[in-house]
Amino acid sequence: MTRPSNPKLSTTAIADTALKLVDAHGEFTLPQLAKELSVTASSLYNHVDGKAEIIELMRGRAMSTISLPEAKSQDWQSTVRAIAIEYWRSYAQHPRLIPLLTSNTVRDRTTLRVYDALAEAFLTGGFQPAERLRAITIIDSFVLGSALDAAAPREVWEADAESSPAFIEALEAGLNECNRAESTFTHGLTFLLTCLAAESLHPTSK
Amino acid sequence: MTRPSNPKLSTTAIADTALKLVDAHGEFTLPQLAKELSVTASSLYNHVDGKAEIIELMRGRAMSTISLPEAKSQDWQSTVRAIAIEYWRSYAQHPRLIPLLTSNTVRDRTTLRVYDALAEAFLTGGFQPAERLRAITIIDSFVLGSALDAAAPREVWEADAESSPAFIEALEAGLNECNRAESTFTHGLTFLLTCLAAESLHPTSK
DNA sequence: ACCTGAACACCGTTCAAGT
DNA sequence: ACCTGAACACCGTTCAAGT
Repeated sequence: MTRPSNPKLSTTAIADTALKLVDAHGEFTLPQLAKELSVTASSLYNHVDGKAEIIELMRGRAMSTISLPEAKSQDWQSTVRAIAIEYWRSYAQHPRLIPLLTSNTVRDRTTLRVYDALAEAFLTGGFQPAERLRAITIIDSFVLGSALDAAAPREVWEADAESSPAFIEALEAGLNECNRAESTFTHGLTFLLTCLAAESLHPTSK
Repeated sequence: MTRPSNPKLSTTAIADTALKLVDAHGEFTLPQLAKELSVTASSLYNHVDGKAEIIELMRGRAMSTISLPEAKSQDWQSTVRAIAIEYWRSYAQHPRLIPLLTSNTVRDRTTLRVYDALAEAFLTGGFQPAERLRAITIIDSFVLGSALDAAAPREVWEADAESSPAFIEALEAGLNECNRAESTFTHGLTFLLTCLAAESLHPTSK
């Protein structure tokens, strides 16, 4: 195997290094990124359109580890559940990336496959197009919101002197639990799936 | 009433003007903001610690219109529902602000009052501290995720040539519906409240 | 107490020049 | 085809100076 004359830069190398920076510092800078790649900032523009595209590439990398379940092997609710959990975990693995993603429309194919899979599963569940979109949106919103919750610096909320006892007591009870974020997410997901399953039994007349 | 010698700048004036800029352009800049206030960028530092604080001030302004319901006048589920909808609407009124808020811990008193009220309502519902925090987190995650969904430029997802028919069909059916975002949110909220209500009937032994 | 203007270090992006 | 180095317009923040 002859080694091709060194490319030294590639979109995936750029995305992975940027992701490493975001994981470490919560943000990244073109000069910073270039330095990490032993290159000059302007070199990046040979492979990428600008900073915005790098962010989209990071989304693709973060979602690349998702393995979509075989639809045939189980009921549609289990399929939706498996997809949602995979999706949530991909976000949660790079919590500090999430705020960077929330401004852009999703164009990344790897991510769009998640929505294809959700749509297929709800179709199997008998959801008509409008109800299908609603179901997808509800799951998507909850996944993203829960992932953002998991992303929060250390605590999402900083209770102050005026906070109510009912709130402070709850914070103290829960915040040191180790897998709080994931168990809270799966708990809420179960809620949503239970009700979606009940809904799928009706004739869905608008 | 003697008019005090012109202050010309104040934290609320700064926040409101910044909010206007974000509503219009999705972002704001210190020089931009200063110009809008007929002032120099460095003047802002007499009232504010920096850009980050201005963002927190905007959160406070956006949430200032929330009116929390009287807890006594109804059951706890209706209270939670009313709070969640008020909270969601405050976000939805300034969709382009949301991405700017997702990086920071919440310290704003106006916003924290929302969590106090939620905590009180769930306490009334019989939720023990750990379950109370979980319930608050689930509602909060769904509100934020749904608000982000409503914030997306025009469409959250950009289907491409490879998208599945099941997904495309759903998109076409739903995207032109006028109040899709809010009705989807309230629908999912009903799901969550239904299950939370059922949960509150159990003795919650962990 | 509040505002200005100059200054600083830094950012994203472009482009002619090299190989 | 890919990388460099200089350049540009712009950003957030600081600070001495004015009133």
